[in-house]
Amino acid sequence: MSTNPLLKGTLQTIILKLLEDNAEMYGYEITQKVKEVTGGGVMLTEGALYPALHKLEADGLLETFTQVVDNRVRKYYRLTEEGGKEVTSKLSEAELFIEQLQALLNLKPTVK
Amino acid sequence: MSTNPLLKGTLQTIILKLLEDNAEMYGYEITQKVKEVTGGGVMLTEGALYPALHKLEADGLLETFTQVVDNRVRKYYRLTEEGGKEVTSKLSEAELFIEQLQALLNLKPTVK
DNA sequence: TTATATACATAATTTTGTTAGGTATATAAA
DNA sequence: TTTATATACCTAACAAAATTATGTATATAA
Repeated sequence: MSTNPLLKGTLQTIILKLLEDNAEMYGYEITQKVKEVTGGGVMLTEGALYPALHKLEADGLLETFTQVVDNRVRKYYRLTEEGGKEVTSKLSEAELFIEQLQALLNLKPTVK
Repeated sequence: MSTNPLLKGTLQTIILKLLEDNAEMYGYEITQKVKEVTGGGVMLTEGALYPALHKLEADGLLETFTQVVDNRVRKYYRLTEEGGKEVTSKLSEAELFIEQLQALLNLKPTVK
């Protein structure tokens, strides 16, 4: 899986938002959803995704349960109540950040 | 200086874009411009800014000259020819990234 | 004389990725 | 049948890129 260095700092927000929209997802499903939504532009590496999921769980924002499908174990994640609140704040932060970044990157030359 | 964790990965692009618009800037001036444009929302830390400038120079994207103003030394940066090309590509990447991030964060619940 | 602003810089540490490897099952292709 | 690809989890070593904390120094306002 190749990735995007710009992704840094936004992975947690992406995961939380996906789980706000979908209620229950497992890791592999998240990688596929992200790939699909971005037209293949963003490919999550497993080395980034799984530790991020574990951290969100350890922080009490996600909870898990497992399910066996076709003899393969899936570990499902869903938002906790706290996680639900956190999505909202993380999304505001991300939207603000995007606005600020756009402001910086669309700067016109200073006319003195 | 406080910062934004979401900034990660975009600092080089921001610097290059500012120098595309302004031709010559020194470090402290960059921190003030970023602060101004983002309404105080993005405050560059010096520990991030100066190493980033040094790296861009080492990579041949920026060149420098110094000037003394009021007995204080300013180190000015400007784009090299290579740096000028790099801005364009870095900007496309950043714009694509923003689009993908927005696609991910604005996802509507999947209707099955 | 003290605090704040201007102006540069680096070192130690932390965060958060990439890269690479490991385990295992199901299925399609050669 | 064995090989490749997809599904599905995981961790360890490493690298990149920040934060935090310092340090130096001058100018100016309180």
